[in-house]
This record gives sequence, C-alpha cells and structure tokens, in this order.
Amino acid sequence: MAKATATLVTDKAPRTERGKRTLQKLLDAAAAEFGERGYHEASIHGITHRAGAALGTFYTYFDSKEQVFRALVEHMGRLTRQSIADRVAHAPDRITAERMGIEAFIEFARAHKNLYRIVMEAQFVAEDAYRDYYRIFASAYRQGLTAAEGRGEISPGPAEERAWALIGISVFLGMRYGVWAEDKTPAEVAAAAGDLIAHGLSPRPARGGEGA
Amino acid sequence: MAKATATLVTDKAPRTERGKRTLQKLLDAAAAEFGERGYHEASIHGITHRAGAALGTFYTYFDSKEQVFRALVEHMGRLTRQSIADRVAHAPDRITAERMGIEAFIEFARAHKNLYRIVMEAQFVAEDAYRDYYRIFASAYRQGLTAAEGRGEISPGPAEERAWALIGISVFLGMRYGVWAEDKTPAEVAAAAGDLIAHGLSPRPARGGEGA
Amino acid sequence: MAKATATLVTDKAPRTERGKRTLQKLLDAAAAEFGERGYHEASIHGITHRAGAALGTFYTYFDSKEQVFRALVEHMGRLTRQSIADRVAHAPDRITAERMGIEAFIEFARAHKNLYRIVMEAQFVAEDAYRDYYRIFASAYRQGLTAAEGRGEISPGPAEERAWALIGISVFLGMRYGVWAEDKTPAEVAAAAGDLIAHGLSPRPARGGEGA
Amino acid sequence: MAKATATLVTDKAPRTERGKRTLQKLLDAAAAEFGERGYHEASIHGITHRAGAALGTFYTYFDSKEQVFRALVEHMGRLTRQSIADRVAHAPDRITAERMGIEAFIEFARAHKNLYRIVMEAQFVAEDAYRDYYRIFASAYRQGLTAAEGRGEISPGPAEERAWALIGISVFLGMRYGVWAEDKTPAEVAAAAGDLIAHGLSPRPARGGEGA
DNA sequence: AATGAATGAGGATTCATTCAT
DNA sequence: AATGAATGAATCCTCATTCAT
Repeated sequence: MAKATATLVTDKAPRTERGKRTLQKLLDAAAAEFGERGYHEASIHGITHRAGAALGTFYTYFDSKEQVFRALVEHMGRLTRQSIADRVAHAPDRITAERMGIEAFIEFARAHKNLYRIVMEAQFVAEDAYRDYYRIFASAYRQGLTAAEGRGEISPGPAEERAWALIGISVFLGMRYGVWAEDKTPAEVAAAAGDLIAHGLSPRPARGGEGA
Repeated sequence: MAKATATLVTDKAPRTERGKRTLQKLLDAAAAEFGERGYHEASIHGITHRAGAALGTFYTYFDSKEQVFRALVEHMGRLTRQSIADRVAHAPDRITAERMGIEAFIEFARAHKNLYRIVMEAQFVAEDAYRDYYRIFASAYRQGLTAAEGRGEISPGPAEERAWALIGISVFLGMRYGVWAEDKTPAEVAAAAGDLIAHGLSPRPARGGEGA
Repeated sequence: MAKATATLVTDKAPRTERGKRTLQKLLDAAAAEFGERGYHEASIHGITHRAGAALGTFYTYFDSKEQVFRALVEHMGRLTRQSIADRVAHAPDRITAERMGIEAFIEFARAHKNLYRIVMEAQFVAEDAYRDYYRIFASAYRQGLTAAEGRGEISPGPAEERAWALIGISVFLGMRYGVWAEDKTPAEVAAAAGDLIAHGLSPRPARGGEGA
Repeated sequence: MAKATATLVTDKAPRTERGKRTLQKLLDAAAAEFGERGYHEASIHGITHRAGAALGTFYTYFDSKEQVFRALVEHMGRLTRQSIADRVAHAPDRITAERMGIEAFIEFARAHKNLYRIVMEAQFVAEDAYRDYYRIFASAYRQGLTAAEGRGEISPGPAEERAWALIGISVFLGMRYGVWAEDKTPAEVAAAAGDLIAHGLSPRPARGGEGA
C-alpha cells in the first residue's frame, strides 16, 4: 500500500525532525484506517493507535478528521495520475495510450484497494474533493484527446463527453477487475477495453484480401 | 423525485389500509432524507418528521436504519432497470439500444438525483446491495451483447468486459451530465457516447470519395 | 409447569366464556414469558404472541405489565404453600414435617424452575409482593413451631428467628439442588438438612452402650 | 455505605493520578445508584451525575453498564468474605464460628444495605457472577466443616448440603434482620440461630440432675 | 372482545474535539 | 511536542401503553 507522503498542506507543519516522523506515521495510519474501515467507521483513536501515538497528538498535526481525509484524497489523486502518466509516457499513439492507461489503472486499483476506496467514499464525505479528483482527470483526458485529434490519431468528436466516458470505463473496470475480483489479468481486460475504444462495437469488414 | 412504491419485502407488512398508507409515507420520507442528507447524516427522526409520523412508528415497519436503506437501493435497481428497459424495448439494433440506454440513464439520473445518490452511497453502507445492483445490470448487458453478437449486429468480443465498460460509461455520464451539471442535453451526450461505442476512436476513412 | 389458574383479582374479569379462555391463555403465556426471560426481558408482545392474541388484548385483562407479574407471584405463593402443606399434612411430628417440607420444596422448585424464578425476581420488581410471599411463609412456620413447642416436640426457642432460618435453608437448598443442579435427590438433601435441623452440628454422644 | 475500592480489573485502568480519582468517584457513585435504584432503574446519567462527571466519562473507565455492575458484585464478594473472615478468625471452635459468622453477616448487611441489594439483583442481571458469589462461600464453608469434623468439633455429616443450608440461614436472617427491619440486634438473632445450628430443634433432656 | 397501528419518553453508547499537564 | 482525561451532543432503538376501528 502506498504511503501518504507528507506533501500535504497543513498549517500545523512539523518543525522538528521528530515531528516530521510523527506526522508521517499518522498519515500512514490514517490511510490504513480509512481504507480498511471507511470514513465513518474510522476513528481518530484508531488512527493514533495504529500510529502508536496518543489520541491528542492527532490534533497537533490536523484540524479535524475531515481534513486528513481530504489530504489523503488529494494525495491519492496525485499518486494515481503519476502512476498512469508514467506508464503512458512512451505510448506511440493516443489509442494505444488509452489501452495502457486502463491497464495501469486496474493495476493501480489492485495494488491500492484501500486507498482507492477512500477516493470513492470522498463522494459522500468531501464531495468537492471528489469532483476535483475526476475533473482533473477529465481535463487531462480532454487535452490528450484534442491533441490527438489534431494529429489525426483519432476521429473528430466532442472531447468532453469522450473524456468522461473513458474515465467511466477505467473506473468501472478498475472496480470490477481491480478491487472486487481478480479473475482476469489487467492486460486482458485492457485489451478488451482497448479494442472497444479503438473500434467500437460495430461489425468490422473482414480484414485483408477480401477484395483481393 | 420518484416515489418509492411499497414493493419491498418486509416481515412487518401492514395489515390494514391505514398501515399501508403510513408505510408509503415513511418510504417516501426515507428516500428524501437519505437522498438529501446522505446515509450518515440522515436520522430516523428526520424520516418520521418528514412523514408526519411519530418516531416509534418507523420501527413498526422497519427493523433498522440500514434495512430501509437497503430496501430503497433494491427499489432503485428495479426502477432504473425498468426505466431503461422501457426505453430500449423498441430499439432496432443493439448499437442503437446502447445509445438510447445511455440517454435514458442520464435522464433517469437527472430526474432522481436523490435516489441515485442513495445507490452510490450503498457502496459504503451496504456493499453487497451495491454490488448486486451492478451485477444485475452487467448480467443483462452481457446477455444483450451475446445475443447481438449472435445476430451479427456487433463485432465479436468478450461480453463481460464490454458490459462493465459500458456500465462505466453510463454511470459516469449520468453522474457528470445528469447529477452534477446539466450543460448538455441527454440526447447530445448520448449521441457522442453512442458514436464512441459504435465506432471507437479510430480515425475513419473519409466517406464519400472512397469510390472515386 | 404449573398453569396459573385465574383466581387473580382483576377488575377486568371476563364475562363471556371466550373471555375466560383468553384470560387463561394470557396468564399461561405470561408465566412462561416471565419465567423464561425474566421480568425486564419479557415483553407484552412476547406474552400476547405466545398466547396467540393481539397486542392490545393484553390490556383487556390487565392494567399493566407489573400487575400480571404481581398476580403471578401471588399465585405462586398459593401454589407453593399448597404443595408443601399437602405433603406435610400427615407428618407425625414437627421435626419430621420440616424434613418433608424441605423435600417438597426442592421438588417443587425443580418442577417449576421458571415460576420459581419469578418469585425471586419479585424482590426487585414488586418488593412488597416478595416480602408478603415470605412473611406468609414465616407466619405459618412460626405457628407450627409454637404449637410444636407447646406439645413438647421441639426444644423451646424464639419462633421468629427459627422460622426465618428454616425458610433460608429451604430456599437455598431449593435453589442449589432444585434449580441450579440436580446432582442429589431431594430426599437425600432433605435427609441431610433434616438431620441438621433436628440435632444441629454438635457432636453427639455415641448412642447406646456408651458406658457399657 | 462501603466504598467500592478500585481493586477491579479494568482494561481501562487510569494512568494518571487524576484518572484514579475519577474512577473511584464513579465506582462509589455506581454503587450508590445501583443500590438505591436497582439495576434497571439506574442510569449512566445518574451515576455520572452523582460522581460530578460528564456522561461520557463513564465510558472512559467502563465498557458498559453491566460491566460496572459485575465489578461491583465481585467487589462485594471480596468485601463480605473479608468482613466475616476477620470476625471469625479467633473463634475457639466451629460452632462458635458459625454463630459469630451469622452475627457478622447481619451486621454487614445492615451496614451495606445498598451493596447487598446489588448482590441479590445479580441473580437476574449477571447470573454467573451471582452463582460464583455463593459458590465461593459454599466452598469455604465446606472446607471449614470438613476440617471441624476431622477435629471432632462437629458431628459427621454431608458438608455440601450443610454448607448451603448454613448459607441460606445467614442470607435470610441477613435479609430479614439486617435489611428489612432492625427489630432485633444481630447478637440476639445470631444467638438464636447459633443455638439452632448447634443443637437443632430436638427437645433436649433436662440438663444434669437439675430437678434432683 | 379483539385488533394492531401509533405514540414518544427514555437510555445506552459513540466519538470528535478540547484542554490541562 | 506529546499525552490522555474529560466533555456532551447526537442518535438509534425499545416497548409499555393508548386508541381508533
């Protein structure tokens, strides 16, 4: 499971070395607690207990339960995007990039089931953070699609709707094949979805020497 | 907002006419309360208050807060499927059906924002109910795709993965264009998504001059 | 288990034959419910459910939960006393009567474990009824002891204290060997207690030809 | 009324001096509340109110209402046994010890009416604790009787039955003359019971050649 | 007489947050 | 910085009792 590196913005930044360590412990503990028990079941006591710190120490670094939660959601956003970006960086073209992105996403969900759950739950705990999470995704998608369209790699079409549709595909495949069950490999799933994204469902004319 | 008709199975079914009316009031109130405030913010008091009933009356018809919630989720499942099935019933082919289904879904989400929220939150309150909700969807999709493939309406491909991808598209477009903002009409969105589903992103040979 | 015959005083006496039957059913059901679950765990619903009657019917015959409970305690008093009196009636002397009474008491407790529990719990639910229960016992004991003393069957001594001591013996032996465990027969236990009551713990001179 | 010294085992033991004081206050308050109002009438609010603490503070030291109750019952067991043991320690022989024990018991019940009530009610709230309470007593009695029999201080007889009979005597005399009414002194009552225990009810031959 | 729906007071328990040390 | 005791609002649920039918 990914550690939540202390990039977060807190007005209560630690000044000493010890403080930095404590903050990190709390962050990791919070990720585990929220991920395993969900926001409402999670408790500050659970977090500090996991971190081996006293209850009150939590409030030395955070303002509230919701605040850490939001911090973690944002952190997850960066982590997910980074993970996908790394994978897709060297894709030869946009359509291949889509397939690789889905594969990366499923793998990511699989590797971070608990943290992934945090993001989903954000919808009901910190809706703005949740929307931002996906809006940033959508924005990146849109740009990618627009650029690809400019390069002639994909057919012309409304980037916005396409972006959200593509996100939906990733998220649901991530949920179904990443989190719920691992009965198919990410590559398999990504191949199937990649084909759908590339060619759609329409029957395709038999390839090759048909006319030859 | 849709009324939650008392199709639910309760071991505490009302035996009188008056009881039937009260149950219905409670069900509607619960849908409103959960939808507006979310599961955790919602309170039994809030429900009975909306229903104009006494606190204890809730427990005349339900065992617990979670139980009504589950009942509502299941109810939503039936409602959504019905709504889509009705619309798609006369589609000439599967690909058209997909487009129409998406349009129906977005419209449905738009019309039942609150109830829709209930389903999503189920993931964190009654996960099994949530999974069932989507599994039933997926199962229907799978059958539809397999049949269409048999009829040659769509290209061959793995029905399971395709089903989940298609659900993801609907859900995210429903969320984005149904619940979050209404900046595009369901028809527009469905058209864009329908095109994606039909042909994918691949550049298509310019029509027309082909034969020239 | 003993049926609670409707000897109780209720201002809500049934007037019809059907009413009499319903009352009896409720009484039996109440005895079972209270006996099995204890006063606080017992519920009116539980009683009417056992009786196969509707909830509201309970209040056709009783004023409150406590009232039935009291009625049952009194009933138990009569039953216990009757049971012991029957057994002791033909005892040749008081000391034999004590032994026989203890045996009868243990057997009674064994046969009516649940109802017996009701009496004990009365101490915390209807203390006056509880005290009355034992006071009546004590009074009978006192008279018996005084009469026996007059007949020279027992040594002179304070009847009141003796009465309570003897009741304590019965009750605890009844609890230990009647209700908690049946590892000794009532006759065995009564023999041991009878000997204690007859001769106390003091060492007795070897009988017979001691001096021979 | 006896204070409930914090000998109890709690997994929530206080770690500071202040905590120790609060726990003690709560324990005393609980004893008073349970003793005066009985288990079911007693409320956590009543306890913390008496203790001058906030409602939630109760749960800093206890897991539940039942847990404190049990702790109190066990505490009472230790207290009662200690009290009697102290008194009986220097008894010259077993029969005298019995009389002294009864006297001590009645005095104890009189001095701790409320706590005594708690033990009795345990039968219906924490039956295992109640049985343990008396089993420990019975076990001590049994050993004492067996030893005395070995020393020839008492006549031979079944120690188990005798033990429960003797406990019954103490408990009922304690209830009648300790808790219910104080119309006789403990010494008087103990003398009467002591005589019964020593010699039983059988008529005793006129002493010595008294009449000669 | 019988039914069962409706009532609402009552209470245990949880837990985020504050604060004194 | 760290600690852990103290706080008290908030809520679910139970159930005896009443009442309209």
